[in-house]
Amino acid sequence: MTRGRRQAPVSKKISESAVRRLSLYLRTLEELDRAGQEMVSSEQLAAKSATTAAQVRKDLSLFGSFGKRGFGYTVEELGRALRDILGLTQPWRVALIGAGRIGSALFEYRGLTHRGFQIVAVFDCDPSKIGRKWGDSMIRDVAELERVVGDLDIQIAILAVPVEAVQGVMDQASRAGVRGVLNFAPRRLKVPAGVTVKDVNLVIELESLTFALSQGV
Amino acid sequence: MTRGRRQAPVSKKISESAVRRLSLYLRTLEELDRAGQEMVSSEQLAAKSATTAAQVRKDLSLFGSFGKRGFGYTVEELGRALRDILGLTQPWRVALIGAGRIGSALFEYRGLTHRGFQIVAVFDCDPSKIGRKWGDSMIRDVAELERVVGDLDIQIAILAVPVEAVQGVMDQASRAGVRGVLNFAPRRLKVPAGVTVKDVNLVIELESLTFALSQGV
DNA sequence: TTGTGTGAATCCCTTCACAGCG
DNA sequence: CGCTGTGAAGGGATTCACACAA
Repeated sequence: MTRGRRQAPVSKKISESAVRRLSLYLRTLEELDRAGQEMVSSEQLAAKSATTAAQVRKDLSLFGSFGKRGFGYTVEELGRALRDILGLTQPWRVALIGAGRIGSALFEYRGLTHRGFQIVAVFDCDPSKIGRKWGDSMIRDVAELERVVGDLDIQIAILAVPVEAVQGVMDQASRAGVRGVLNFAPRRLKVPAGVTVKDVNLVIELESLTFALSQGV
Repeated sequence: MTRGRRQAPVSKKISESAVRRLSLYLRTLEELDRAGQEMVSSEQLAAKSATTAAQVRKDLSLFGSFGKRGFGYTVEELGRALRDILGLTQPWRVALIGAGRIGSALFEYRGLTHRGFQIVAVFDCDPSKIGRKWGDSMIRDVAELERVVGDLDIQIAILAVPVEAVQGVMDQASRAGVRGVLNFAPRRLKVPAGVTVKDVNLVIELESLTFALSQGV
């Protein structure tokens, strides 16, 4: 009866790619839910998420059993389970560091708030920007980072600063107690154990695109 | 003497992850070059690119032999080889579709031009934006896409449009003859054979971050 | 001697195929 | 029956370890 609750306490190693697929499944489920669909098979979930039915079942089986044999999965139930697995039951408090073009685009991006990522503080080091209002909050001096992260209980930082500055900012952020980082600067960050970094690197994406295009010729 | 030229004409299948690492190696080499270093070992290249020496050698061996045994690789030479492999010897002509926040951030992003990605046209469908000047060029009506892509010989499109619009725009772009697409909208695109898509999905990155953070507890 | 290039071994992820449950 | 959940098989990718070239 109480099967399929949460991830196993004995942590098997879960691959990065499996987690990314879970995120895609969740997106698909949300779409189905909006469309009013109640049940979904691994077959259909796979088709809409660009993978295979076996892969879907295997991915889910890493965390429990969420389906009813002969019927499929309840859209709402599986959605809840995935949100639980991905750690999305709580809202996350995020610091945006860098109030330039990318920072601004991210700040305005509705998708983040909708999914429970609240940008509760914005930082920059440019005196001409510090003190300006963005939405409800004010752009703060990055020097205040360590204090503010503690005060506002911030867990995640988004680094949208120039590549020269990024390691320095990262060091401040990890000293401040940030545990997860989304890094937009094209440099591998050195971080202490216990801090997780994800890189978003447009040039890599474009270059893997041009590789594919040149191969095709 | 003429070893290690270009990728093998008989195309082995090269993994996506290998290509992404090549891109990282190139970034590291550029840094070393700026620092005036002339030779580099697989060991050092690996350390600076967050992988292993064996991985570096294996990756490179997919395309030829670029090193000198007992010494390592010539920074400049290997850089040239990687640029060649990744298809970066020619500049690429890019259309930016969507002149919103993300589009604007991308347009201003110096890293793209520096690496040979020239944004030669910007499109939007909002009449209040069409006709405005961005840099040298004017924001065009997305209805002109098919004509302009041909006229300007555009190979790559960056899609920075709302999720509802993206498949429609994608269809136009592929009809127009675009061969590669960088997609910022959180939806899997359906594309004809011969068109390559890379997705940039911030929510997936953040969710794989929160997964890691929740596991760590 | 040094550090590359590469077969062989290993590890991990995906796919298969079917037992088992609703 | 139908579709999930899962061991087993298969296929890639990474790591190992060493022959070999400079």
